[in-house]
Amino acid sequence: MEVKGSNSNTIIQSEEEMDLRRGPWTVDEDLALINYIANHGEGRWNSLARSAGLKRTGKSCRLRWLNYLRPDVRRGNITLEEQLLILELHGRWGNRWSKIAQYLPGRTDNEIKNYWRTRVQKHAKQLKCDVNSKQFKDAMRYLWMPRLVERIQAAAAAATTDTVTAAATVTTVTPTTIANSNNTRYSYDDNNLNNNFDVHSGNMVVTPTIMNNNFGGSQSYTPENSSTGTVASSDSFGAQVSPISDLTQDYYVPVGNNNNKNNPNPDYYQQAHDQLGFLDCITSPSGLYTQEMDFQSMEPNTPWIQNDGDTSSSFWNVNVENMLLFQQLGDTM
DNA sequence: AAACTGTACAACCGCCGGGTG
DNA sequence: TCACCCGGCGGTTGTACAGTT
Repeated sequence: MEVKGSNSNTIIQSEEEMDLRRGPWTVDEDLALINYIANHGEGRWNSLARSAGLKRTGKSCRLRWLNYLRPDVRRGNITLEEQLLILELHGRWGNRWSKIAQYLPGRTDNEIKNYWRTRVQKHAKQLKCDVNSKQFKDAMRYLWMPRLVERIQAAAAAATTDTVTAAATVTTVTPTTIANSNNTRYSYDDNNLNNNFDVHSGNMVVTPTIMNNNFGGSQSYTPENSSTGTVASSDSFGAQVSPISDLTQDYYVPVGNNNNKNNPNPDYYQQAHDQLGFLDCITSPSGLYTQEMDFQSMEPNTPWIQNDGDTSSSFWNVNVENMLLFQQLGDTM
């Protein structure tokens, strides 16, 4: 919110605010913002908004750019790996969405936050437990995350039969650590994550889907690309037939001068092939099977282990199976 | 076919911390 | 030191669309 001055300033700002637009952005506004940033760069959002002729607040412009118009914003379903990473990192940092987003190239904090609220919290609600409860966290850690890992590995194994054509130029991103990825156990190395997924560094890793949204200023921008149309839900945590790991396939890594991020160009990205598997870098801050679970509080007949009846999500829908597993885990601990 | 409901996501809001004059 | 501005963050709301009744 603007900090209002006094007297005449207040009057002027109030008049300006009366002209300020709110709500959904139009294509023209998008183009104006894209063109201006392409020519002048981002930052100083309030003056940018005025200079670009946009009747929007600087905040609104910034948000529109960061969450939607940036060429490296990744759209589409949250992949299995991303789901796993979100669960993992949320377990470590809680609602630090922007921090979590740093590890998911092309995903915005807003998108991750929305994902968490609409998907994860929904299932916590269905399980009649608090999303921040130890029970739900344990379920994620000991059941759903290992299951996700299994599914990712299965998908990766299937992918090994595919021939991936690499581009002529390959920029290698070398994992600093190859973490153990045997079945459902994985180890944690925060620095490794940082090295591979820091979108703010010069080695930002983006995925091929980004190329479809790379409109490079106003030239190749199409309103269709910016459509807010609903994308088919991947509310599955692995239930769907997932495209083989976006993060384990090809990577597009910016090379050369990275300072031109405000003037995106498709040539800016070069394709790198099969640089690292996701499971080579997926990690567990908590350390699977190392923390004590509160099984005492999980009586077999509590709502917690009942089928929630959600048929929309076969991943989340395996609750009965999971809960049996859950109990077995408890028996062996 | 219409009404209703649920979902996903874009956008806004309020707060806070850092920078600056 | 203080006031102001700006950018960033997390929480919340609004709304379009899909699915269901």
